[in-house]
Amino acid sequence: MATIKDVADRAGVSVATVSRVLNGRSPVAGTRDRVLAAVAELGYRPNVVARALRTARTRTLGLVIGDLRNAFFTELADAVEQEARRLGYGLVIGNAGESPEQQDDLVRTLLDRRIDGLLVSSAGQGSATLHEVVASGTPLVLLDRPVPGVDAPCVRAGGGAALTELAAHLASLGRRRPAVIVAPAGTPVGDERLECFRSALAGHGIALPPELAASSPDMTPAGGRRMMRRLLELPEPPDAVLAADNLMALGALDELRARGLRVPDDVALVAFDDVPWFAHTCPPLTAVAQPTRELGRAAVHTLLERIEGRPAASVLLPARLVVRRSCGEPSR
Amino acid sequence: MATIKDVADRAGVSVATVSRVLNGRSPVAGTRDRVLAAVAELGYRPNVVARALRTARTRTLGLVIGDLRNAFFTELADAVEQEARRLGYGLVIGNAGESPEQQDDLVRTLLDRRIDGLLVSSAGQGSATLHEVVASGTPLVLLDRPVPGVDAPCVRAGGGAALTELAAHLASLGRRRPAVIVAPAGTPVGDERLECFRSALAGHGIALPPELAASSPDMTPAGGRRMMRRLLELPEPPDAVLAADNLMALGALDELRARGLRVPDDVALVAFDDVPWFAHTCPPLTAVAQPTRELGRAAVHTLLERIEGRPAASVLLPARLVVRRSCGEPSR
DNA sequence: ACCCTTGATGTAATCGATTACCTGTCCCCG
DNA sequence: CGGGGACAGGTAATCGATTACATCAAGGGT
Repeated sequence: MATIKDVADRAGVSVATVSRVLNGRSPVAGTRDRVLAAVAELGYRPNVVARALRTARTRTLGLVIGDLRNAFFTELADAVEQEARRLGYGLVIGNAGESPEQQDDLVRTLLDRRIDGLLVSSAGQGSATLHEVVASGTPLVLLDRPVPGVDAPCVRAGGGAALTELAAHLASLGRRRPAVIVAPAGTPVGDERLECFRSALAGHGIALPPELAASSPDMTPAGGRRMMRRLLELPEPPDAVLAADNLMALGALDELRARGLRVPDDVALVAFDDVPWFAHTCPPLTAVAQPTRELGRAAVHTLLERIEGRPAASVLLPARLVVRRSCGEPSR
Repeated sequence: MATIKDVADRAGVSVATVSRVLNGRSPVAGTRDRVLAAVAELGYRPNVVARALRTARTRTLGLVIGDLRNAFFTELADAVEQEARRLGYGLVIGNAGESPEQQDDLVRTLLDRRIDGLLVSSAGQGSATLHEVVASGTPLVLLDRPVPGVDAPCVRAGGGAALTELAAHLASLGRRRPAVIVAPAGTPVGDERLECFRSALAGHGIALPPELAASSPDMTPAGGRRMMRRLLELPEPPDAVLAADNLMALGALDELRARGLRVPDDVALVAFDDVPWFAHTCPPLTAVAQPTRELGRAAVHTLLERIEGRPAASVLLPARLVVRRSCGEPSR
């Protein structure tokens, strides 16, 4: 593989000149042309490893997401990747598989690779390594999930308005006993969404007692399914369930189907997160849609602000309610 | 951030000694302990950029996939990532968005990053850059989609047995006029799956005339939907349709639903690729499941063989038929 | 007692770029 | 006609590791 020295020899100039041509500084037209010709003839491509060593910038961002198989994260990753590429950055995606240990491991690996900045959709509670990241001075932006105690901007969706709308929707359909399946207790997103929903329901005179808030230990279909089972085995089961993410909603739907319960006739089901195939489930699921692609773009922009040394604030984008048929009243 | 020199100073040895300790060569216990203590105290982590420059190995693999939002690729990427990590390699995932230009761009970027090897699930027809990769000597393994003329092993699933089984399944359910929606004409996978299916059907005395083989220009839901429309507007529409990937199947289902046609009563639908949510569509879709995770693992192993200089052969793993309810005869 | 082997460790070259600093031309102006 | 500024372009230091080679001490064989 050709190096800058080969180009210099071929063009009859020094490596410094080649470097300058390639980085758009000084050289005069004649020299420049010779250099560019040599570059083309040799098919020279700069060694980004060497460049990164010298400049201490890799022009690469890192993204750690909770689960590659979760369509929400996938859409997010796609948006982040496109925006990063558009702005001249590469992206290394790390998949934590919802395990804090693996997440720590990944974060460290990415740090080792000297990425210019890190985007994290943290699994579980905040991890120790995130503090290391902040301490190391590597720009960090949290995505979707805030982590208490970690001093970094967070880009996420606020469910306020959408949950208010959802409460009204459920109330108007006569649901009086709604329940929720939320993220593990103690995670900020979970608690926040729960409180938001509870106060929205209160506005319609509907209570959300603690026994109707099932917090799953993990955000998986299996967890969602178990929580749904628990809710259904209550002496007074709910007539509507909001699952806090798409995978748990899937599990919840499985449990309903396994018991022969009909959606929405017996129980209404709503998911937080909207993913493409929700339109194709049986029945199509009503969902609180996060502005996923916008979140991804905003996160990249926020991170670049940090990388370029400017202060950056957290971003909160509004989620919106997408009504389909899983609460009754077919949309026609 | 601490460098190897800092560690050397702290331990009172030379950088060479530190390097040797860290790479498990020669030094004696006493020295080694001092070095390791210094490493721990300083929280030293080797700069992989510098190491890569010197050793010309990055311990990173590249993966270019057709579409990050396609659940099949996502599952594949997840499997590849896990296996690579397990073997001490990092993974950079590039998303071509089913565009050959973007794929070329990505491949070049990955080459620039001096990845040790490349895995490509090529979008569209083979691209010129893949030849460059082979020429550059970077180990290359094709995943899922072979590319004619590119001399690299290919890891993929063979549909033979599963399609034979499918033909029997359809025949036994009385379907006499099956159609297919395949990949763009000229792509090896598409042609191959088509021929395979055709000859399997022939075994049951069922023909698959050219007008019942719709080849979509792109593998997207929209493409699948258009092809389904075309098939349905035929003077003699099909009574069963096999879509060659999960996204086209989704589009096909949309079209059926939009026309008020019932699956499987009016038309049977089968997808190539099985993705988790097929179990939750309305109705649950019968599918030809590829051994996705095994494909990912096999691909990594094949690539590592190449990287380590050993010859590596193509791998063909069997797909299998997963019967659900979209062809009739509810599975109980 | 001497030489040679062996093993631990240090010195310095090297990977391929970027860039501070220096040199040499050329031109302009007094 | 000479001094000085502007600018092209070369020389060499540098980033942080790995590693060939040199050095040195200790120990063993005869």
